[in-house]
Amino acid sequence: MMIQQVCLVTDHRKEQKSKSPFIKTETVTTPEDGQSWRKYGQKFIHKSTNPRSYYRCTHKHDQGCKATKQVQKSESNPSEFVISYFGEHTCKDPSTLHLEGAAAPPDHCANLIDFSSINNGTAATASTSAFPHSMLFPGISYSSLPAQGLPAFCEKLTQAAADQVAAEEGQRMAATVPLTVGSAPAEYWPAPGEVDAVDAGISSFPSSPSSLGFTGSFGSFGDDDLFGFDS
DNA sequence: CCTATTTGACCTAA
DNA sequence: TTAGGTCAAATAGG
Repeated sequence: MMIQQVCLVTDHRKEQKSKSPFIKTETVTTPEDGQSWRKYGQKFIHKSTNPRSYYRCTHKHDQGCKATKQVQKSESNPSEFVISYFGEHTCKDPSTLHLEGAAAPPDHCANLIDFSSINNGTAATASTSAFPHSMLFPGISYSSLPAQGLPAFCEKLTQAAADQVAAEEGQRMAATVPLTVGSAPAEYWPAPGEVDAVDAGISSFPSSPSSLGFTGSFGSFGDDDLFGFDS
């Protein structure tokens, strides 16, 4: 599975009813993203030749997971799918969450991204900060990441995640909230120099994302996203 | 039998 | 009224 192009938009325009206001849109070559989805509807959208399919998390009922997504074939390129994600995955599907339990990340990453505490802890219970932390790096497994090069990698994740939380909780209503890529603030987009620095730090990474041991969807991990993976 | 998908009906915001 | 999103009964498949 390869993501040819990823265009990410975190959309604050419409708050999808009671759902999270955050929307992530990406264009991929396969609608498969490693998550457990259940289709609940399909409609032909006005002025669109391709139908739009509606999916909700398989664990909506047993775990109250509010995540939904919409899949529509690209108008310009029928081999691609435009997928919009709404809300956050709060479920604990072991097949989709690899960041907890047995597949814990290396020690120096263990305390960096703790979705269990984020999703079920104070952040989740505080309705005013319903930030889709779990969508930051959806479906990613750290179980077989290379041992080398991780400090820079993790530091990057930590910085982005921590600042995102701060931005969400502190500047949520402020007009100065930066435009975001996926769920990460625009300020963490790889600036030319920054990319080089990151590349240097993770120079021992395999050259292809598919060989990194990630599973499922890369979500916001495109080649031109947070990290300058060579491809 | 159980779970997922299909599909027309229904609901609601614009 | 219309378009888009969701519901739920019928159906399919393992």
